[in-house]
Amino acid sequence: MDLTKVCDEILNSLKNQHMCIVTGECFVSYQGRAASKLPKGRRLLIIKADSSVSIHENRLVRPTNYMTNARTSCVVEGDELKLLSKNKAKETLEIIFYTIEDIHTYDLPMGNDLRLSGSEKELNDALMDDLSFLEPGLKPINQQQAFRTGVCDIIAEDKDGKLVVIELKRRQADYGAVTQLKRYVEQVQKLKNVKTRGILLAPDIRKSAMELLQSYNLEYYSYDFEVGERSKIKGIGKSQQKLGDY
Amino acid sequence: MDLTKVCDEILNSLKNQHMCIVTGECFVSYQGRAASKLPKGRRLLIIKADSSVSIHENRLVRPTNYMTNARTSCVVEGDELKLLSKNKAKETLEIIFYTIEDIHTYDLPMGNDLRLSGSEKELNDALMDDLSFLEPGLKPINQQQAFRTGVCDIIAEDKDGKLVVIELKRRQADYGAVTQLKRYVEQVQKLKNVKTRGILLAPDIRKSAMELLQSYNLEYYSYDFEVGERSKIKGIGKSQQKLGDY
DNA sequence: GCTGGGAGAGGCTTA
DNA sequence: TAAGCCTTTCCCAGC
Repeated sequence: MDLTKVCDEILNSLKNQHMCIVTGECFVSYQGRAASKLPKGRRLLIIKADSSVSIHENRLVRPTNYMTNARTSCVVEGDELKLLSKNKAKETLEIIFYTIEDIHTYDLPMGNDLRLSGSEKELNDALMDDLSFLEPGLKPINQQQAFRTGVCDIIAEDKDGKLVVIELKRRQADYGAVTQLKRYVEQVQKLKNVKTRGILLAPDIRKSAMELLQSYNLEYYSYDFEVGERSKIKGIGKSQQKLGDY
Repeated sequence: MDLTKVCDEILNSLKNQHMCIVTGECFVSYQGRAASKLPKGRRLLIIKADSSVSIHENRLVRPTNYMTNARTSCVVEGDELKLLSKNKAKETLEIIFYTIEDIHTYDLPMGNDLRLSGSEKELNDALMDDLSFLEPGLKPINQQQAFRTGVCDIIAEDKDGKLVVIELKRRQADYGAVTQLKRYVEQVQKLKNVKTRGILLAPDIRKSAMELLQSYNLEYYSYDFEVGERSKIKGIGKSQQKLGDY
């Protein structure tokens, strides 16, 4: 194909925020936080309206190479088409096409239309509606309370008036979840100067994370949830049941 | 476009492990670990040789919807084209096309050709070659020692014969890096029953992570590295310099 | 081949 | 701009 025409089509696409896809034999080189090279090979290039650039091989969902928030130039040099993308961090992605097999431009909207259900935030809201099934007398005080070192999911008060920090996870809890809860509990304790409980609520927990949690004297409850238009917490299991499994 | 022809092209593409891209107006619905809907809109579909399916909007590197290791069927129903992908976890991704604007099939290799440099592993190797510039008399004992709760980057012995656990990060260290190091130090201490030092080595560290590290009596050194065919550690900064900045 | 565990990077949100 | 954190993750080691 005529490289000059291809080059013009890419530049127009960039200017007009169209989606542009190019197929052909290319070499890719990335220099930045890491460095990588893709030897000469036939691949797919996608340029999008937000000036993100991706190189796809014929496998996997994620692109092999990519750059976001890039400024991209495109020039013909001899019988090669050179694309050079740079971002603010001075990283560079260079794509050299030796042959172009196909190019297409699509004027697609930039819309961000995904409606997601079952996110942690949604489960959090469901939980705030009624904490009592977690433990009788448990009352929510505050949701998404910001601390200096993060945002705590829920703060509640138990039937004895003791403060309870609740960290909710939508998947198996790991070390990170436990240390996160630990930090929040410590901060609340320091701030309010009262002994505070910490509850980790997750569908499952890794064995070693469970051990860490116990060593910190934190509590764990498992739960089931159902995703739908409005996701729901289906049931709570005692951490003791979980412990028995080990 | 003729939906039956499009359907055949997609089915052929799936059978022959070609890459297939389709543009058109579609509705997408996903049910699985989470649930999501994409209302009617014009988007790009990519089907790859590993039977991964992705829906791209005209923004971002990552697809809006996707499924890997999917079995995908494709049928025409009235004036709609329906793709249904399922994976082993019984998740489903349904894509309904109302209009097809464009379809292309490319016989691209499935190759996995990326050559990456500057990975944490590579820096780890570079560091193992010579630890003395970190601190005189520091000698590596064991690399990537597997613990039950993770892989510790490097264990060394300082000039006084004290054990040193070194955790290497290739980007800014956060809470996770600090708590990770803390766990390793505690494990080594318990295992060998000797007082053990912990050193975090990263290009940068978040202020609050630094405070946590100090409260644990761990040490931090910053470093510069250069990525290339064989990545190199360029220089080490004392944590004290870093502290002075705050 | 499947699974459990750990580590990580894009993208979003708030300060 | 920076920090925190969530995620339809990804990879690897072990079985």
